[in-house]
Order: sequence, then C-alpha cells, then structure tokens
Amino acid sequence: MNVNFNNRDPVYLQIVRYFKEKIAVGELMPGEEIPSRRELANRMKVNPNTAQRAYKEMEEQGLIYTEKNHPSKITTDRKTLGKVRDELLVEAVDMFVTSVRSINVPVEELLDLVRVKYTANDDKEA
Amino acid sequence: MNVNFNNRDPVYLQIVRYFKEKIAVGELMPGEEIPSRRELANRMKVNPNTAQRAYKEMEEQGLIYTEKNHPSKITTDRKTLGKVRDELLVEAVDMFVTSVRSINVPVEELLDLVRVKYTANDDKEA
DNA sequence: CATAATGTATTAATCATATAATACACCTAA
DNA sequence: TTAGGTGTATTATATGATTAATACATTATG
Repeated sequence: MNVNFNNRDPVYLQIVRYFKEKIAVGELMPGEEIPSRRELANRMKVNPNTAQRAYKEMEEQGLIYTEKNHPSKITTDRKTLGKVRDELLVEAVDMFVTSVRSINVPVEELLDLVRVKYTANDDKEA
Repeated sequence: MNVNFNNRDPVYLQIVRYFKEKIAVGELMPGEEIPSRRELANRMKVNPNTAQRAYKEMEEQGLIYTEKNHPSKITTDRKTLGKVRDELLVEAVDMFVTSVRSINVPVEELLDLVRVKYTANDDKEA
C-alpha cells in the first residue's frame, strides 16, 4: 500500500488512480474485496473522509460496488475493467501530446526521447 | 495572445509556460521587449499581480531581465534560451513516462499510440 | 515640470481541498 | 444478545495556494 502522493492533485483522486493502476495491470481481480474505508485511511495515513470520497468516486465510475456492511469489491463487469487500462493510456498520451505540440518537435525526435526514457526506467523494475 | 488556461495549474505558471513555448520555437528573440505587467494582465484578462508573479518567476529563472521603468526584455543569454526547449521536452517526457510506467505497457505499443496521436494532430496545424 | 506608465511591495479576500468531529443505520460474528 | 465493524452523511474547521485590491517609489516622456 505504497502511494507517493504529490501536492498537485487532490489526494482522493490519487487514491482512485492507485486503484485504477492496480486494475490495469491485473493486480485486482473482479469481485475482489478491497480494504474498508477506515482500513484504507489507516494504511495510507489519510482522513477516513478522504478515503470515503475516493471510494465514492470509484463507485460512481462503476469500478467498485458495495453490499451492506461489507467492504467494497471490485466490479465483476469485465467490460468496465477492460476499459481502465486503455483509458489510463489514452489519457496520458493525450496530455503528453497536448503539452509537446506547442514546441514543434519532429515526431521521430519525440519518439526517441520517449523510448530512451521509458526503456531506461525498465532497470528500476528489475 | 491566446492562452487557454486550465483549472489545474496556477495561472501564473501557465503564463510562464506560455512564454517558454514562445522562446522554444523562436518566436521571442534575445533582448526583445515583452508587454508590461499591466499590459499583459489586460490582454490575458488576469490580475496584474498574477502577471507580476509570472514575470518574477521568469526573472528568477533568468529568462527575462528588467531595467528601471521599462517593460522587461527577453534575456540575451543564448545559453539560457537554448535550454528552454530541451527543458520543456524533458519535463514532458518525464511526466509522461512516469505516468504510464505503472501500467506496464510494451514500449512499441506506447510509441505507436504517441505517433498516431501526434501525427493526427498535425492536421489541426494546417 | 507633471502626467502617466513602469516595476515593486503589502495586505486582504477567495477558493478548493483536506481534515476533523460526530452521528446514524445496518449487520456480522462471537 | 451485543460489541464491534461496516458504509454513509453532515457540519465545522484548518490550511495552503491563488488571486485581488491597493499603495508606493521611480522614471520616461511630452
């Protein structure tokens, strides 16, 4: 449960993203139970209300569901889950392209920069 | 003087970025005068203090300099100017790679996504 | 000289976010 | 049965960043 919060984005959104990443890489399975609001708040050292807000957001997006008096669970809707990875990717690509478009960089130079940086970071995973 | 402000980042930083982009693509030349704080505030419909803060930031980064009672000017230090483009690029690439690393996407898939999106946007420039 | 424009500084107000403190209804499990 | 754990909701407070309002000193320029 390691999350590196930045100061820029709201904490509750960073929590949502944390779960989306877990879903995208398959670490969270359909129907799997996730920590209760209070439990998560303890682990992440945030206020229970912040955890609640994150879960509420995820519920509205259909990523989790909640049965009475049970910790929420990952949705069993495969279609919804399948979209998560693509959405994260598309969102990142869109933001990136938007931010570099104004610089007028040749596409090949841009791709090289990404390739070098991305493969360099592979080391850290090993 | 068209700037599309987003709600996420501080306006004064978006102004700084606006000028950096102009510098990066060579639209602003060394020694060139830029609008006064009040003038810029008028054009961009922001508070003069916001313009002041942006200019102060640029001054601290060595991008502009100010002589008494004259609008600030772009620095004549070519070295400083030359770095701007690279810094914008590296910064964007770093952020992008960081955000997609957690998704474990194959590098070629990632590059394809960027290529498609980036070249698709070329149309809008024409 | 004097008006107006410049940069600069100080203080106040605003705003979103996050946290805090409680409370409530429900249910599980010992 | 009951003690403790669920989710949920409400209200208040704190905090930091941002923006706004205002004032000040300087100087170019007509």
